[in-house]
Amino acid sequence: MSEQDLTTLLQFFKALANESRLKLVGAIAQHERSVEELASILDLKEPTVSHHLSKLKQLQLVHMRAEGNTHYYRLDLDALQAMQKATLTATQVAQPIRSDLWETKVLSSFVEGDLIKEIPASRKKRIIILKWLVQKFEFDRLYPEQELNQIIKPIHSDTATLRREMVGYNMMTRDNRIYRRIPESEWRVDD
Amino acid sequence: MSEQDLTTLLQFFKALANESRLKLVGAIAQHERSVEELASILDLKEPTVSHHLSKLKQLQLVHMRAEGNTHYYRLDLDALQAMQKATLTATQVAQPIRSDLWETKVLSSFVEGDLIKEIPASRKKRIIILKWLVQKFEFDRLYPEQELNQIIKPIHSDTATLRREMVGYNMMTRDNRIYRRIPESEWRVDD
DNA sequence: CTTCTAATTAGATATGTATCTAATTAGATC
DNA sequence: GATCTAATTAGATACATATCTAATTAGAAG
Repeated sequence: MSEQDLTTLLQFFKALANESRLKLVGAIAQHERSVEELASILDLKEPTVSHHLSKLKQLQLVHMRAEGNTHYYRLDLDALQAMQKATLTATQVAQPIRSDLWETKVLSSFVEGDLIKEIPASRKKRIIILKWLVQKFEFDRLYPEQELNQIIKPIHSDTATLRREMVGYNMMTRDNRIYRRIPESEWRVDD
Repeated sequence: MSEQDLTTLLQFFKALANESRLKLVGAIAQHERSVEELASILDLKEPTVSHHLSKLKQLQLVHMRAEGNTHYYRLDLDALQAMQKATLTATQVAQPIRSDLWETKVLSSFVEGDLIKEIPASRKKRIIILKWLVQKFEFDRLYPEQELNQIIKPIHSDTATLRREMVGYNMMTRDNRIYRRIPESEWRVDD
């Protein structure tokens, strides 16, 4: 979801997130109605109705026709439906959220320099640490268990746990005590 | 649109009419995320995120899974879509608005007792007055023009205009100077 | 049992906005 | 041109709520 989409969507929801305006939309859905008439129906003063109508006008959800002094408003059903359909797609579409902010934060609290201070208890955080750790290894190379241990050891003493976890999430495979790094697309880190 | 529908709809729009909550929805659309993680991503304090999540929870738009102390939230896509579809129909459905409030107001300003004080200049108001006037006549009866005039005269002096207007909107038909009242369903009072 | 961590709840503050009255604009009528 | 009417704009007020800090709850780990 782009920044632009978000603000448009937000404006749309804000426009309809008000009892008076929702009633207003209902009142002009079938017939056009004058401001005076709407004020009478909704039991509001005319300036208040005018205020609400201007908000709907900004989103082009209503159409105004002047007849002398009288301004007749009606709902633009097509525009409304278009907006509603847009919300259907927009809210469920994947959005490139800055989840790296979170990862940075987790890393900074569990890693210091090239040292893992502590293995996080929570699964989510542990995955972030493992993701950082596995980058120490090269692709297209085989690591005998002993070599793997030598690399992990200076980073954190509990080599067994870290080994097991990396294999568990398929960040590395283990075959006959030989380890190999796996590309991220093949990890099994989802629920 | 029933009263219940209106409040539900209103709650839904209010729930999404907020930038933080909209971002929140986006952030938990694909993966579940912890409150801490969300606070970090959205750059808000945890109580604030908690506050927003509780609003979404009220509408059952999110699902929570506890894992130890950590609470993982994810979007309930089905519920969201259901809500969105509901808005599609609800906002355009005819609603039994109390438009009679308006008619009463117009009548009270242009009619006094059984007398038309003045014929309104605006078309909409004139129709309301004519609607009131035409009730003076019976269905299934023929009124020669002279009799019609005698009935209208004490109500307002400008019988010609009132006659012509009633015929114009098909509230009465005129055939060979004989008039007949027409049921409201056949009037031509729309734009 | 104590300590630590994540989440929620309570309470305070500040911003946003719905509504009103008063003033202004603009068209219609005399 | 003066007056009347409908709508809008300006300005004020009051209510709603997003956000924060502080306090509390509840689970996990030592």
